[in-house]
Amino acid sequence: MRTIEELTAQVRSNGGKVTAQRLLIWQALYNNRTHPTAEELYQKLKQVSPTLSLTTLYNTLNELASWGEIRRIDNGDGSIHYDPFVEPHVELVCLACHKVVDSQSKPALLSAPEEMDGFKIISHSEQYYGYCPVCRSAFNQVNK
Amino acid sequence: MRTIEELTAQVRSNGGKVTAQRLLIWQALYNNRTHPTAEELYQKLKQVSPTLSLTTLYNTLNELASWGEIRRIDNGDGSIHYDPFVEPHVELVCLACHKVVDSQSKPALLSAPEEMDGFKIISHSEQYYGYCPVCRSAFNQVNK
DNA sequence: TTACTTACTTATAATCATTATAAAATAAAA
DNA sequence: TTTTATTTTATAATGATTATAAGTAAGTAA
Repeated sequence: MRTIEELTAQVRSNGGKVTAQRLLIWQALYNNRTHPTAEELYQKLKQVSPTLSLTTLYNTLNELASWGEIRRIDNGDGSIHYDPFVEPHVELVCLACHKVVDSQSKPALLSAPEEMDGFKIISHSEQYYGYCPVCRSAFNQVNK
Repeated sequence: MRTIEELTAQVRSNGGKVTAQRLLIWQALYNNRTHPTAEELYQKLKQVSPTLSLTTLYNTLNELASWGEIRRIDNGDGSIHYDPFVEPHVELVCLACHKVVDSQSKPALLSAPEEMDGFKIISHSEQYYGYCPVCRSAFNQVNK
């Protein structure tokens, strides 16, 4: 995700307004390496700004996602997780418990083409699907 | 997705039963290169098997996903799309209209490691996020 | 074949994440 | 200031997915 200053410029250039709510949400995401859900963010931000509405939070998250600043992660647990870290990295997704963790391994794809099949490319992701250490040992228990 | 025969063996080896419903749903997905939603599949399969329940469809889809046979695609349009084609390929995701299309370009990653950070890896995916031709020209209209 | 066990399916209802609505508030420009 | 379009808020609505519990059928073994 780009800096608060750059997002400020982006909003203004679109004729938008840099509100206290947008700033609050941006700051909560900036440099955040977790994958929070809307509800998790809401609980945290309500402590700072009790009148913040879920609608505003969703609007702002959708806006950031539409700019490619954050990415939506559906891991099958019922709610969407948001990932502000969109630089190339490897994500490991457990097919059993739905955990999504960032790997420390270097991604195979360090850069994306600027254009492909008529799409203007902004970012890319690399996901590996499998079974996490915890679920693997659970399987072994069962199969014994 | 593996063949019906292989899935049959998988279910039986788990002590499960190969039911008419499972077969029906498997056949609808096998060699399917679209990204249908549960509802789309349901409407189609109800014509063949009018008593099929949505619950069974969801159960079967979740089961296939937990085996890595199909993949869940959240494109932000409110429902999950399912992709039975899990061999390496490139997916282009439009950040504006949420379209997800398979590219004909060869993926950069043809194979995945068998193991990473303790995860047993089953499959992987490569996604490019950006703006599709339709949305790009819409932007140009607006900015003129 | 027949009976038996367990897994599966169904219809229904419930849940819960997300979005729509409309009135009130506010940032930014004039 | 005043103005205006944008944004926010509280509330209600939507709609995808899941839980429940009773009934059904696949697989197995006599």
